[in-house]
Amino acid sequence: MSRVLVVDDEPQIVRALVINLRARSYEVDAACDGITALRLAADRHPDAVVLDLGLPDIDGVDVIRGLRGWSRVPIIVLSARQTSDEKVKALDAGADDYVTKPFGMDELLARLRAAIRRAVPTAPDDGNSLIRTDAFTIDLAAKKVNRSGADIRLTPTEWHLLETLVRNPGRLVSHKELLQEVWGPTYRTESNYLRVYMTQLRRKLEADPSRPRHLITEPGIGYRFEP
Amino acid sequence: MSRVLVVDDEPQIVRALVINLRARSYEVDAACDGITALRLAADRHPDAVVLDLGLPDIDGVDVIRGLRGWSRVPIIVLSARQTSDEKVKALDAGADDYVTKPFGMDELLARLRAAIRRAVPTAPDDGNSLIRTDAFTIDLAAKKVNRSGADIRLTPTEWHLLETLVRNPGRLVSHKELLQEVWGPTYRTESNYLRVYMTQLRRKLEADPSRPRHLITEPGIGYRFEP
DNA sequence: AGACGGTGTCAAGACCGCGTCAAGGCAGCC
DNA sequence: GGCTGCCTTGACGCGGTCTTGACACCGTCT
Repeated sequence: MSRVLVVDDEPQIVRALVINLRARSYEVDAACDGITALRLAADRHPDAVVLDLGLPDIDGVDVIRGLRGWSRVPIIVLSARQTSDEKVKALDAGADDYVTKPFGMDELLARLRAAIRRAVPTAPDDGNSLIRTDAFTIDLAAKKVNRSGADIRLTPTEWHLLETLVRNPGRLVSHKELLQEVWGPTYRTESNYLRVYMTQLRRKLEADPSRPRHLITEPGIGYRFEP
Repeated sequence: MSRVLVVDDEPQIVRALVINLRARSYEVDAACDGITALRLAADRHPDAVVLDLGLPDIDGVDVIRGLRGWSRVPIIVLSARQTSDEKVKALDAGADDYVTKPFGMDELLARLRAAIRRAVPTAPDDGNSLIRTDAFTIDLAAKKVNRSGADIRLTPTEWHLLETLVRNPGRLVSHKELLQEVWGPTYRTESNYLRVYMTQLRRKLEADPSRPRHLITEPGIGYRFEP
């Protein structure tokens, strides 16, 4: 089911939203300020964000801009401010919808469904979703890996691991990060999983699997993708 | 600049919208009833539709369904009805936004900008609605599938599923996306539906249904249409 | 040199997802 | 009312994937 990030500084609103969303089997994360919201958005990759504009730390519009800097996740703004000016500002900053408080829960849920529904055709940013190395090519949007003309089949776990590495080109990704991203928050120490799957990826992708040139081991710390 | 279709039975509202939109150099078409609206939408391929629900001939929700049958154009509903129920119905029928009358022109324009901004930038309707493979041919506009000279009959669900895959040629479409698109937002985990219908499609379309060459399974993730 | 921690590799079993079939329910049509 | 499609749902065998344990290798440290 879809994951939703709820951001509001009023605990009772957060509570009402969380209860209603969970009852409809959404997975819900909640934040009460802008900093937490941006961090949670980056960590959990929600499918939609419900965002109150009146946060204690950051202005809501700046939160929208912060999100839009790297994500196209649908943002539904929730605000007590009814002025046309506020709405225009939020929408032009990148929000997808604007609901004024007090709001009807049914309506909000319908707007959330609409936002998630139309977000589905994940926009093919063809420019930066194609990653090339001299040995293989990765198309993140199409979820395709090509090596010397032939498409390579990857299992779900292999793909997830490769994607996590490739989204951080050149950066060292620790064992913990990889395990949490691919196997979930409860697997933080089982780094033998990583070894097994790195072997598989290298065998499928590297020209010389025993001398990897793109999927590099950083002993004791993690792995790195070198473009 | 973008083309907008305005649909409302009250001439003064149409006039106000047309003037404001033209002043911001949108290209505008206008209709005062549902039949005209559907015809104009088909003829002019607008980038967005502003739709009043209270039309003299067809119920507004049915206009939305009529449009959604073949187009993903953003639809902003404009209505005097403020009840939550009406909003939910319209949004779940496929509308993107719902604005109640009386409305602020600035706000409507901002919502229009937001709707157009997030619309998928591809231009799928330009003549290339014909998709060929070596086994079969798909005409998206005519909703027809042809295999070695003979038309193949598909059920509505089969067609919807095939269309969703074909509109993303080569791209891996996840179970979640397919279920959400074909069966609606509440069915996101019942992937046995997919299995049943993929079997049917392959039996009708593939030369060797047990060795599909165009409707490919990506185990654990989703399906892919390979042209 | 030997111990040791971390790593790469392999293989085997458990387990899950997939394709397939068939029966039942439901709506529309004659 | 009976018929015909279509959608839903459950069951089942099978193949692929994940997990897990074992072992060899390589570097560093003692």
